[in-house]
Amino acid sequence: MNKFQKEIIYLLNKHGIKESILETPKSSDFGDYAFPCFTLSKEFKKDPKQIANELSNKIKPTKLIEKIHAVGPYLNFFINKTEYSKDVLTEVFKKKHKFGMSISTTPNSSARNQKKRIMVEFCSPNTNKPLHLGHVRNCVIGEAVSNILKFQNIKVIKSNLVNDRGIHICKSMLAYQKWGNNKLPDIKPDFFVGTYYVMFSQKAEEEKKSGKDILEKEAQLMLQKWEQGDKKIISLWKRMNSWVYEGFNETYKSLGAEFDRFFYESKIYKEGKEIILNGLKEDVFSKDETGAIIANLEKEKLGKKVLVRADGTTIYITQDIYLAKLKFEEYKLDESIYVVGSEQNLHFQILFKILEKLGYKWAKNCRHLSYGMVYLPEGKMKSREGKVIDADDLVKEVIELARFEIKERHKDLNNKEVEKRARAIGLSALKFYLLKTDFAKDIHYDPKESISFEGETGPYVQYTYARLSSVLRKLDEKLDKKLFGKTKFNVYDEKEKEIIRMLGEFPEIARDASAQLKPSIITRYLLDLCQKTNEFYHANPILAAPEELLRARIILVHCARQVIGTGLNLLGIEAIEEM
RNA sequence: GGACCAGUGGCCUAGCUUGGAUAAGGCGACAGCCUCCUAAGUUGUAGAUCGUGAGUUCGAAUCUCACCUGGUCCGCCA
Repeated sequence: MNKFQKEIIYLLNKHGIKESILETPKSSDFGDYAFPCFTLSKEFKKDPKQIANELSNKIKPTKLIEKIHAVGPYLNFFINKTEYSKDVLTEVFKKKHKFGMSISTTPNSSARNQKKRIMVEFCSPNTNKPLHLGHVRNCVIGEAVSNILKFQNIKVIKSNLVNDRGIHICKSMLAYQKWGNNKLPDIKPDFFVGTYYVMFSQKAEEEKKSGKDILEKEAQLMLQKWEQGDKKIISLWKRMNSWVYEGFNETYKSLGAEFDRFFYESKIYKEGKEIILNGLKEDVFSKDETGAIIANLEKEKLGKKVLVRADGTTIYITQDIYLAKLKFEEYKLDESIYVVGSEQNLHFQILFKILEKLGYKWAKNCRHLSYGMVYLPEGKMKSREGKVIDADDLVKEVIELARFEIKERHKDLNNKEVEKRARAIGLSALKFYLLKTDFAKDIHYDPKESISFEGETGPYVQYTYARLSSVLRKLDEKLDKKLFGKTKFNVYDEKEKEIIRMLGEFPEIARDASAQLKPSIITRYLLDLCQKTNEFYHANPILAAPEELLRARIILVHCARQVIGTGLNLLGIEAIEEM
């Protein structure tokens, strides 16, 4: 709450209104803050319009609150905009890229000044094929959420659980063993491995048609051998996985995804059994008629879930239980976030419930950040059939398009600069497209829209930033404290005040985005801010403005540019000086 | 059959958590704006029974219930 809001609450309180919730009117014509009088109408048995009217006569303006005006059942407050503008702009100017950051500490305040620690797990690839569009959405969300949390002064640990073992891995291994002739990768190595996975699926499909399933059985056999530690198989596995990692690293780099910690399924897939056995002893779990250990969650309407098979082997959720514990113990986490698609909603409900039943206090601090599926125009992606959009291709395509657009505009620009801008702009289009929609929704991927540079897009925001940067570059006078001292803050028009109001809201926006883990709050905010800023840019001369206005506008441009840049960085998008 | 998620102009979305003043943007369409700080911009016009029906309320896109449509998931895959 800012000092203006506090003042209004104080004024209302002085006139006998104890609990007052202020609203921000939809249109600034109505004022800066509004107090709706509907709820009071019951208490005082009066028409809310009358109450508003009476209050507007009783409450006298102050230094901070310039005008109080009743419109219908609303009591509207107009704050001292000069004072507000000065406050906001001074703060942005002083704090620079730190404007909007806030402090959050651990809930257990015993550890004073200790940063809250949150792990964000995302990406989680399989090592039998290259990353695709779904991984891109996942990584882009993961990165943005991590940045947004860090901005709240939280220590974020980014982790990646690599699914590096299992039957699907064996399938590509088997195909390579049979038909690969020991060939070394002659294309990007993860794509190279991927071709054998597709090859396996095709050959297995053909077999099925003729009524056989030898290949499937061979793959099963290979998995058994892998589990027994068969040297030949392990060596092949290591070899092919190393190719995949080489390819992945390149893709991570091109997307700007970085991880602090990798977990490998192969290292933990057997773990967790002990936890389950202990749970069995303590009657948290039970055995069914086949001898498998199960968790009965029917009371919670989650059904029954097998945790350890009758033969004593573990399954996916067993390792997940172990990994959840490992994460909290290894990193002393306050919270653990899983960025995983919505098709695993039930899995995580079950997992978290089981952790709770096992008595882990931190179970309630696990959170599944569930996002919708990405559909292609021709339907669901199927990597077995090769019906995918590969991450690398996608990135290449958007960058190429950006390159084309840049060359259209700047014929003489040197190649190095073209590449730099093309990468920033192309990725911005892609990332913004994936982040602007609330991720509860499925995305029906529209190739045209995703690489569009006009309208509600990343490049639109970048463009606004670049234009503001350009204005500042052309200014001779240096922005220093002296300039600030001479500036008058009472010269702004309505549009400019509106921009300043939005700048003042940024800290709250950043907080909201963090609390709700929603990067789309930032994208929406940036679009609004940029639109307002572009209107202002279009309507008002800046550099050619008379002395007094020049100062005021330059400071406004500087601060808007600052906040737009900060916002873009939160989304994992580069703000560039020139486009 | 059950659980969860979504349904807002031709298309894509915001608003829904915490009910409030004329439902906010973009794309596409049409009509304007570059001797002026980057036209990747900007101005205007047309275009919405907020899936349907009921309920709660002074007031519902927002809350509740039922239904319709689409999607996802439903113990020994990950």
